[in-house]
Amino acid sequence: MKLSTKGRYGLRAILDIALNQNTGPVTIHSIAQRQEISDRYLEQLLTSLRKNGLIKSIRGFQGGYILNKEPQDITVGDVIRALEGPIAPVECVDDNRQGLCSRMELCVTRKVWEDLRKTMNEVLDSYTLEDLVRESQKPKEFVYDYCI
Amino acid sequence: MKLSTKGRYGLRAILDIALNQNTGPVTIHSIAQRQEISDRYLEQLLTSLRKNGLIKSIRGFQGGYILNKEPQDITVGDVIRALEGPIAPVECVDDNRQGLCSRMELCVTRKVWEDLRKTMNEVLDSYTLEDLVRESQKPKEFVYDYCI
DNA sequence: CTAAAAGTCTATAGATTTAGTAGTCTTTAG
DNA sequence: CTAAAGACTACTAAATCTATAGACTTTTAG
Repeated sequence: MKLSTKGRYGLRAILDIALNQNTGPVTIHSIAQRQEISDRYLEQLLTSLRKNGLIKSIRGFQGGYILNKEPQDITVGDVIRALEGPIAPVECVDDNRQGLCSRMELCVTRKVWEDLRKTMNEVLDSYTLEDLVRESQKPKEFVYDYCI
Repeated sequence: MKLSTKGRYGLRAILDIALNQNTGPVTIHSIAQRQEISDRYLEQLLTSLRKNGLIKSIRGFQGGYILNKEPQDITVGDVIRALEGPIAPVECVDDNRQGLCSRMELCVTRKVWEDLRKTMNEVLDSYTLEDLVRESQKPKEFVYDYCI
């Protein structure tokens, strides 16, 4: 039940764009340096975010990435789903539920998984990029409080 | 963000024990047949459940497994944690949080992960084995409603 | 027009985790 | 003693994750 690096790195990356796009498109390379992620791996994550309409690319000289929506219209859930697919603890409660359950027993536990799926999505959709931007602009002393 | 087969099979297995222990210890082999899981793999799952005090084994002739607590005192969360370890979307919000975050940026997203971790555990702990037993004893027509 | 900066696409490889198998040993009722 | 049943340890095949690499396209400054 862990997020992979895709989701974690990708969220940091799009937050980095939100924080730095005021001075023009943000390059892969600059994000990679600030976030300590390889350029090449980061490229794949940004491709997923772009194909899901969360960011857009500006090609050519002085290109880079900028958000494709307002920060308050992008939720953490949107980002994670773009990078990791549907957020669901088991296949049979995915949005695109191909594998309809063949076992009766599963149905008993299905209620639990469905409840969990719903709640996970609600929590992740309750945070927007704007929330995180605001949080990251708080004075450092305050931020340190979360860091033990 | 998917459960592995350990969690899914293991929950089915302990539910199977709850449903069948009234006629004495339930053998690995009988669970394996009903649940269509290999005896050998199932053995490992039951070992985890036993070491976490959720079931107990009776060795020797006519042995098998029975619950080590009342069904209402075993939550789905207990079962999943026994089989898959702490339920947390990222390492840094695990109960045994070894990897304290070294990056400031993580702290911004940490609040989200912590909220998610808490909620996931609450949902899974809100269902007990007794709930599932009761659910699985409802008439089939009713159960079918959840299937599709 | 051309060079350099920047993104795009597809394939591949190494590492890790998952899922399952196998062999050998121990316990216990009858 | 013996057969049924669990216990322990090691191993392996497959899948997934985490990148890395190479060749290509777009854009603009000069």
